[in-house]
Amino acid sequence: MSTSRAVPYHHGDLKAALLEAAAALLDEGGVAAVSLREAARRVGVTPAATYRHFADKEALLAALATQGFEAFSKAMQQAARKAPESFAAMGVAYVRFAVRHPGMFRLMFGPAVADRSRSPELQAAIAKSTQVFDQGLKMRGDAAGDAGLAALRAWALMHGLAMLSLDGMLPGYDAETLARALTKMPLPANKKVST
Amino acid sequence: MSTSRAVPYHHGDLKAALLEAAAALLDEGGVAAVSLREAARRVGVTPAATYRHFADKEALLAALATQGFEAFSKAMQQAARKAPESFAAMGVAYVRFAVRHPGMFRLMFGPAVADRSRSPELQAAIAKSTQVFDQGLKMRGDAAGDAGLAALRAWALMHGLAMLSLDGMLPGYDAETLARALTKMPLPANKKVST
DNA sequence: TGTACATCAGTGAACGCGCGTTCACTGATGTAC
DNA sequence: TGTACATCAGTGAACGCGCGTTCACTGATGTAC
Repeated sequence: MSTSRAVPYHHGDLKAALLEAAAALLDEGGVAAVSLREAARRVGVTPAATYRHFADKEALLAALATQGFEAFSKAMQQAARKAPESFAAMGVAYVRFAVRHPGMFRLMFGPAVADRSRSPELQAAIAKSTQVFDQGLKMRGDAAGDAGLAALRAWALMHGLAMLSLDGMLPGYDAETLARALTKMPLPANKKVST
Repeated sequence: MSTSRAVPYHHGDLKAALLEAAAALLDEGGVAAVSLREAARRVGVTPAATYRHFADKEALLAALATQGFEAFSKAMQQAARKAPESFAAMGVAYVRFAVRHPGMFRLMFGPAVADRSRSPELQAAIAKSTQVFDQGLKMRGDAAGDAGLAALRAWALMHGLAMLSLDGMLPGYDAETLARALTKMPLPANKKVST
């Protein structure tokens, strides 16, 4: 008779719901604020129910980071599509993602997921991101000389900018503006330097 | 009579001893592994004794980070002194510090010390580090155009490199070698770019 | 030189907390016949 | 179309843990007279 219940015994898509709750926690208080118990509490489920969907806490974090890298790839792809002639757009997108989702960005790159090799999905998502970034650089076409090194420099530059900004080391600066300024500087071809 | 005791009631320099123990914990397991109780345990003292020297846990972390920035400044100064004509040495020193003291580096720049304004000593140590870095750049003398922006770019580049390396995003690469290669690329003067 | 006393660095015990994880279980679902 | 049964997603209670912090206290130190 009563087909509708306030809280059905089977949730339907508890895994997704837990990830969503965990993402909210990440947003609110950083990686340290993410706990299985609190996520379960928010979804309205017993802590133990968590273990039907994640082997342990780190698995939850890895799944979360995977979603993060996927969103990250998308954001950069969109930026590159809009302005294929310039790397600036992608650099700005990189930094913007970090600034808008600091908790997620720290989870993605930080030490919270100690063993990334436990999650092939995560590894794939990371590889995808790197690939998108590299491709964006190549499209600009001035990665002459040592292309790998030039890509790495651009990556480190944006990553450093993002991190310093998140860590409050650039007070008074707008990170996205800086990203735009720095990516618009001409990227010199790599020249061999003696010694 | 017994002037020597195995464990004297007054420690002598408990503050320094606690900092030393905390530094070891930082080294071994990162920021997450640092706890007042464990530091006290290692020094052979009651947890409560800690509060004679630090207002709370964050004060301990701030003091630790202060020491970190001081060592960081010194390392960079030494590098600059050895090779004043090149920024490369300082860039390498930057990355080397991060690689050798990953826990400390993360504490220094990370979110563990939530409110840096609570510790003037920490703020001063940070300012000193930034100043040393900027000076090293100026000595090289190719920060024409927008000197501030050029300095920031160099900083972000080294910081990003350090972080990516610590975070395991550069497998197979040696961070210091990369630092050397990237700093030896000519740093172009900043040109105004339209749009 | 000796003694009273203020100062303060430690002790020891306890508090409440939230966490990750395990366990035996029960209720709902869906499939084979 | 109906029923037995396997499957599995949840429950509820409990575990042990280590943590930060507070409290009334005691032992050592050093200073004033």
